[in-house]
Parts: sequence; C-alpha cells; structure tokens
Amino acid sequence: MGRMTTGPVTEERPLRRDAARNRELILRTAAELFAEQGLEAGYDEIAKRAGIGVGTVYRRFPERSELVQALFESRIEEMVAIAEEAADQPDPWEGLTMFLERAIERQVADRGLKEVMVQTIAEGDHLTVGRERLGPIIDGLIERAQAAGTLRPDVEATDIGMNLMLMSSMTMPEQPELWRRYLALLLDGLRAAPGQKPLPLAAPADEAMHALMCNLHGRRA
Amino acid sequence: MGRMTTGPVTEERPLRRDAARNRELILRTAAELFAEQGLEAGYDEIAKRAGIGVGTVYRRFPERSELVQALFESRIEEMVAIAEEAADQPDPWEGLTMFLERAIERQVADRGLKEVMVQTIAEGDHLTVGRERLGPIIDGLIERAQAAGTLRPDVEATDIGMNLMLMSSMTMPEQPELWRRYLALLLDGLRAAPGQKPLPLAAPADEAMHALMCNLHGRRA
DNA sequence: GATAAAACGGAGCAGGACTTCCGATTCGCT
DNA sequence: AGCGAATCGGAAGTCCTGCTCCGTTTTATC
Repeated sequence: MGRMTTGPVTEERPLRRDAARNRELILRTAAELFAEQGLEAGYDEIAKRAGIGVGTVYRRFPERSELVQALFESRIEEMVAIAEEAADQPDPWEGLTMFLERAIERQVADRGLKEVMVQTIAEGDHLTVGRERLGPIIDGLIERAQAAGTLRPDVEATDIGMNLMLMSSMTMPEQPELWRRYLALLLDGLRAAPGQKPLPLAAPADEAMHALMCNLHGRRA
Repeated sequence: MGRMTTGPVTEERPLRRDAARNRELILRTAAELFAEQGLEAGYDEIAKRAGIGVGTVYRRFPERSELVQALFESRIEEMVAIAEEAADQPDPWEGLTMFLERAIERQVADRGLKEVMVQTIAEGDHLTVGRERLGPIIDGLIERAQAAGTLRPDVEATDIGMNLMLMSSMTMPEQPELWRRYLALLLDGLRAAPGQKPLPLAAPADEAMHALMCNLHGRRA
C-alpha cells in the first residue's frame, strides 16, 4: 500500500509521445471530416485521411461520443457567445437577426456542428450543459423583440430553433450563401405587422422538435 | 417465317394469372412502404410484407425505376390537377395558397411522392413529362399573384419549389400538421408589403435546387 | 543498449443489404 | 389428367461497413 498519496480512482498516466501526436492528428482530421460529412463519417475514412491505422482511432476514441465531445465543446461555447453578443445589441430586432445570421453561418460551414446542436445526449454530457445555457438566452432575445413590438407575439423559442435548423440546411456547392435569401423571407414573416392573423396550431415542444430534426436528417430513433 | 403478322419488336404476352396477382400485390405493398420510408425501401421488405419471395419482386421489377414509375405516374398527374385547380381559383393569392397547402398535404402523407417530385430522372421517363407540365402552371400562379400585387415581386418559381419541399419535411409522428404553422409564417413572408426590401441574392437555378434537395435528403450525387 | 510496456497498423471477421440462381410449384393448354 | 412453360421462393453469393485482434514497431526506463 505504498502509493495512497495519489488521487482517488482515476490514475491518469500521460499518453506516450507518439500516442499524443496521433490523438491531435485524429482530432484535426475528424474536425474536417465531420464538418464535411456530418457526425457519422466512418472511422476508416478518418484513419485513411490522417494516414494512420483504423485501430489507432478506435483505441483512442472507442466511443464516437467521446470524439464528438472532444471536438464540439468549444464550438457550442462559441454559439453561446454569439447569442450573448446578440443579446447585448441595443436594438432587439437587430439582436435576433444577428443571432440567426451568425448561428446559421456557423452551422452551414460545419455539418457536424449542425447535427450536434440538434442532439439531446445522455445526462452528464458536457455538450448538453452548453446547449442548455443557450435556451434562456434565446428566450431573452425573443421576449425582448416581442416587447418592442417588432417580433410577432405568437412565435416561441422552438419556432425559432426549428427555422434556424431549416435555414442551416439551405446550402449547396453552388450558391453556398443561398440561405440568406430565405432567411430574409423568414424574417419578413417573423416581423409583427398590423392586421396579422395569429399562427395556427401550437408551437412544438422541445422533444417534438428534436424528433423532427432526426427525421430531417434521416436519422433513426 | 410464318408469323410476320404480329407487331414489330415487342411481342407482349399477358401475364399468367398468379403473376398478375402478385404484380398487383407488389404494387400495393410498395405503395405503402414507399409512403412510409421513401423510395429506397428494400425489396426484401416489400417481399416480406407482401408474403412472397424476393425473387418474385425482382423478376417483375428488375429496375427500381420501373416500380417507381408504375406507382407514381398517377400521383404526379394528381399534383398537376391540383395546380390546375389552383390556377382556376378567382383570387390569385387564394390560388397560390391552395396549391401550396394541397401539395404539401400530399407530400407529407407520402414520403415517396416527395422524393419523386424532387428527382430529375433520365430522359424518356414518363414521370418527367408530368413534372414538366407542372412548371408552367406554377409560373402562372406566381405571375398572376404578383400582377395582383399580393405576392412580393422578387420571388421566383424555384423559391416556391424550394420552400414547398422544406415545408413537406416538417412533419413527425406527434403534430403531423405542424407544417401548417410554418406555412402560415412563410405566406406572411411571401406577401407583398409596402416598404419591403428586395430579397438578397438570386433565386437558385433549377439544377441548383435539385442539388440542394439531394443534400437535404442525404442522397448522394 | 536492453527490456517491458504501450501503441501501431491493417488484415480479417461479423452483420446487413442487394441480387442471382435453380429446384420446386403452379398455370394454361390439349 | 398430363405436359411444357412460366413463375415462385428463399438459400446462397457478393459487396459494403463497422469493428476487433494480434504480430510488429515505438517509446520510456534502467
């Protein structure tokens, strides 16, 4: 019982030098691939593009979720920062608009990020923490714009989320910025106007929204 | 050289009774499955659900496109009929609205139909003929509504097509009618209003729109 | 430099989807 | 009923994707 001085259960040894180098290589490569192809890009392809063996990738990240978490924690922070900056905007409508624009920009540039934003992952997930901080900020953006009378009063946070995701799917090789055209259209629809009829049906619940996102991306469950 | 009386190349013999029965069975089953799962539902599953062998399905429809064509020709006709009826509406805005509503209704109810409407199939395809008749009618709906001053002047046919497809993806088990909420939002964006800024960027070309649809549905190429 | 532990790489296995093939069956005709 | 031809069914072959396993190589330590 000579080494009771060390910490509790997890005795973390530093990675060997070659392993550490490969870990970074995997992260960089996976970031690229996930951005292009989404979160289910094959480990085989990550390995090939990184110039290492598949086994190495599986050894370092036995669960795909670990890889995703390692890659996207900071990206989600970035989204939160965007929302906060939007909330600081003096004009409420400006704020909402800016948030949508920047958020879509990011998600269009990175398909993996788009998918991560939609996921509801198991408890204890670090990414979930980040995503949950986003909710209240967006609520604030919406309420403020409604109080100012510029945003129609019957839209809710899930409506915004839903449309944000839709717009983020509006890209293609040619015309990568096409989403801006349809965001403009959406914003005109979101703006409060005199004789406007209220929207039919209720806004979807969070879970419903999640379910639809899965449908959209052809994902099961 | 005894039988030069019969027609040219294609000598069509009627199917045997059991074969004809199975053909119908396959069509009915495939219609169900395609509606639920889209056009790439497995032949295996069609066979299992129909209670027949896979070989039978492959023998009758060696090319999936034949099956698709047999199933959707009339559905596309139906879409054309909807558009024509919409064009007969006295009020132009009513007409456009009605077209969108009914078209989305159909496409939401049948995922296969949605996918067929997006495809650009090889020349000589009967479905293409139907789809191509749709274009001018929709153009007419749009121009008429713009001439009346109700539809904003800077939207084009591809914009409508694009959004039609988007809306058709807005369903889920719970709240199957949710798309109506977002169609209402879209329509408010499409309506011409006094100080409205023109939409940024150009409307997508037909091919670009097609490319994006493939992206959306996760299809390759 | 020698040794043991850690890490590497990619061949190969498992599971699933699509398609073919052929012995058994059903049908139409005499 | 009896026969040949058309059709059936599903086992088996092929291909593709995800993952594991183990002989070889690299690293840290003495």
